[in-house]
Amino acid sequence: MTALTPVDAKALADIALFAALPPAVLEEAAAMARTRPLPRGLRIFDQGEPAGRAHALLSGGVRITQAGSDGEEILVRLIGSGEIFGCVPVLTDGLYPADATAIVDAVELSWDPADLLALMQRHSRIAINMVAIVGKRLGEAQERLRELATQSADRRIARTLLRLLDQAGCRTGDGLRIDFPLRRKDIADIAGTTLHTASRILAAWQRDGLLISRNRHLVIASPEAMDRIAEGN
Amino acid sequence: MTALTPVDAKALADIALFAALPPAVLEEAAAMARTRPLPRGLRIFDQGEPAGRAHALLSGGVRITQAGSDGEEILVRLIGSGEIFGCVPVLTDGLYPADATAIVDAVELSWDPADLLALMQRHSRIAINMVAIVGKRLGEAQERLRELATQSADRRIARTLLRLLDQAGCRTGDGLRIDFPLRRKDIADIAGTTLHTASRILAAWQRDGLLISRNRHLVIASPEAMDRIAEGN
DNA sequence: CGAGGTGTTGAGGCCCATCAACCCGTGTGG
DNA sequence: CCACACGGGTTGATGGGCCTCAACACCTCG
Repeated sequence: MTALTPVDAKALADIALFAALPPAVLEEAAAMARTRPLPRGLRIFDQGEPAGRAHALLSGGVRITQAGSDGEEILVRLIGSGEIFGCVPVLTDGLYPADATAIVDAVELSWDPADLLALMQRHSRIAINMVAIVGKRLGEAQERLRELATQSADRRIARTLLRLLDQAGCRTGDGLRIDFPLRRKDIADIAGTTLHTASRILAAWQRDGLLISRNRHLVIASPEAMDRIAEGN
Repeated sequence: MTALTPVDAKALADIALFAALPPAVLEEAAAMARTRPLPRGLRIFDQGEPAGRAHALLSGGVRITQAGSDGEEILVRLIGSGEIFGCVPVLTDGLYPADATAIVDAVELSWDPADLLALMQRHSRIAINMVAIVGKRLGEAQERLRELATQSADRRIARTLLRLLDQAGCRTGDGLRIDFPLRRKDIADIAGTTLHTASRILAAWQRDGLLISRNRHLVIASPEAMDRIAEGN
């Protein structure tokens, strides 16, 4: 069951949770980690289920969604390589607060919750890194909250795209590309609107040449114009 | 300038950040802390300003609000006694992400950011407690996000009141009372709606006897009915 | 080739933000 | 002691943004 492939300590250096740690500690964390490939589409864990492992992504992408009792869902966050996910419940109530699905073929590291907790107890730097990571996400969530309460759908979608560029943007010939594969529904679920509204707005931007949409990827041709929409109107 | 009143280590035991710590560590934290009374209405810090201190509330209440460039604001959180605030920037970018105002006469403890950081480095338990606290808030923010994106204004206001009851509710003769003084605008800014809509909805509930509104305090006469509104409709 | 997931576009209507007017209690200063 | 300002609350009227419902086109994959 458990992959016995030894985990390379150098791989851990790319994970924000282990930033600024001496090699010995990386070795220690690597010794307790387990590697696993995540084929596209795999459901990694379900909302409400006991947190059996704490996760970090070495490559690929993972979609974190949260559904309410009525079935309506939002996209809480997209996880890229080097990011952790499903780690907070280790320290709180022990239940995953959301669903996690691989959106491209990916590779993860994971730890037994008790092991990660022990690691954090021994090395406060890891715990401090985790506060910084979770704190940053909290700040983003509050920003989204404010936008959702006060701004129009097109501004929110523009902000969504800019944030995604920030997280996973890369230069291409005709603009900046978002490295995650995104459905219209994903955009809508991040921006807090419906598939239909998102589709209309993106189609309009595409007509105006702000945006190029290729199979499941978005390229922002004019980040400046996008900025302008995100700000004024 | 600095209050030289020695801080009682026992007072620290009521602060969640210092839960489950040996007395010696409490003494250590107390020695670096500074006490300050916060008269009602005092602006404790401003959004965007460098985080000069990390704060914890011994008694009273503090309102944390965040304003966008256009002036629209939301109420990020109400801080009650035993809770920390303005502590995350110590570990991230060093800027307060929101405004903080005392809404009743209060007393705070505060630390120099470097001291708190050192304390967390020495005692990983403190850092771990902080992850738990920030993680819990992140979960709440994501829940609010989902509600705001998918639910009607009255459901959101009902959820808001229930959450506040959970945080600061106390039994009274005619129901459960929320211990913070709340303006209609505060409710609106938490639930993500306008003063007008909040006023209408609360007035309707008051007519139906679900709710009593006394000077600036709310008493929920029927938490069950409130639950029903928060769920189905 | 059919099935299912996805994207597009139109039509209609409703929730709620907005604008507006007015009331009330409190404090303040001439 | 009255006038006035000011923060806060209530309530009506109106309009528009966007959600909802619906129909159809496209693509991939078994």
